[in-house]
Amino acid sequence: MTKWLSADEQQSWRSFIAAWTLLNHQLNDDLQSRHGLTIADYEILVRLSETQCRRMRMSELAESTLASRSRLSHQVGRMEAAGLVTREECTEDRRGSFAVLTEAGWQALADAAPAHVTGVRTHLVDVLSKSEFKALGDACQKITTAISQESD
Amino acid sequence: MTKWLSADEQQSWRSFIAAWTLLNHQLNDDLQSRHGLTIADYEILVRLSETQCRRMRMSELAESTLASRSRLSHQVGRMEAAGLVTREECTEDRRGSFAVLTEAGWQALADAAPAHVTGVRTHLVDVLSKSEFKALGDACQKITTAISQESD
DNA sequence: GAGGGAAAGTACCAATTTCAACTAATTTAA
DNA sequence: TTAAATTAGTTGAAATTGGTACTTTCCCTC
Repeated sequence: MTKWLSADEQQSWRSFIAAWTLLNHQLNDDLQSRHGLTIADYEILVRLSETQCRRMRMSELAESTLASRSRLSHQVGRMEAAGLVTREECTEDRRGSFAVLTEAGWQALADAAPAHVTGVRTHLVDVLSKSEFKALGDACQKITTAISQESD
Repeated sequence: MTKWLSADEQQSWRSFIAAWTLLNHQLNDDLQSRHGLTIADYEILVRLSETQCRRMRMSELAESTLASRSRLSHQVGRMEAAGLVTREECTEDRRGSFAVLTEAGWQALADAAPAHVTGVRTHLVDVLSKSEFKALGDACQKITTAISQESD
């Protein structure tokens, strides 16, 4: 017999969906209107900027951004067309290729980051107390861990 | 001067993104493979099933599912083609129309609901303690409230 | 060192989503 | 009462996404 969700559980679950949806839209629209970047672009720029050589293997980047290979390939293609990244072939493994941050990509990130981070604070971090935010993070961490383990 | 995110904050934020992304994928894949429905389909079926007459105005449905009007229109079009809903015109306001649950739509929901709810439990509710889950819900509630108010 | 399987990445196609323009009906206000 | 502004909803084209098949290279085992 199915154990249905209680009204409270239902409410929590819907809040979770709503929070993510609204937050994502809000941040995306901000980023898009002020800097012409999508969140997906931004996430990739961040990942690349965090590496030593401003480059990352395509598959690593896909895994890190939770995108399918196909999606990432399209995404990087668009960003390449926009001049934000380049592709370089990988000499150690000739099947592979790197996505490399261009100077323009680095600049775009530098330009966009302050407003984006401020947005994350305004809409998320500052809306919650420190402990509430931590609780949110911890819960989400558990969820991701559970799902990841399970699909092994 | 921008106040950057601390490592902990960064981590919480990324966990939030990851949790939603993974959960959404997981539930969607389950629903799709077992019942041929997407989460979007399911959400609409639920909303309609919760009303008195199994019908809802398009705009109300759009608002309730946080979808754009256009997206909802396409979505309902697809569901109509699949026989899950019908459109009926609204006599009080002749611009408007209702999405109405068909018997097949009701059945599809009845068929899919147990597995879906179980999935929500398995991947979300049961992974957390009662208080953790409540904390997640409360935090998300605050986030949605904050964003909604602001765009007034 | 040859063959078979796995991995990296892309390309193509179908499905979904977005954007902007559009029609038609309603409301407002002069 | 009628013209302008709003609102409901749809449409079609363009952009994004997802699935799968394909190519190339690597790894493993014999």
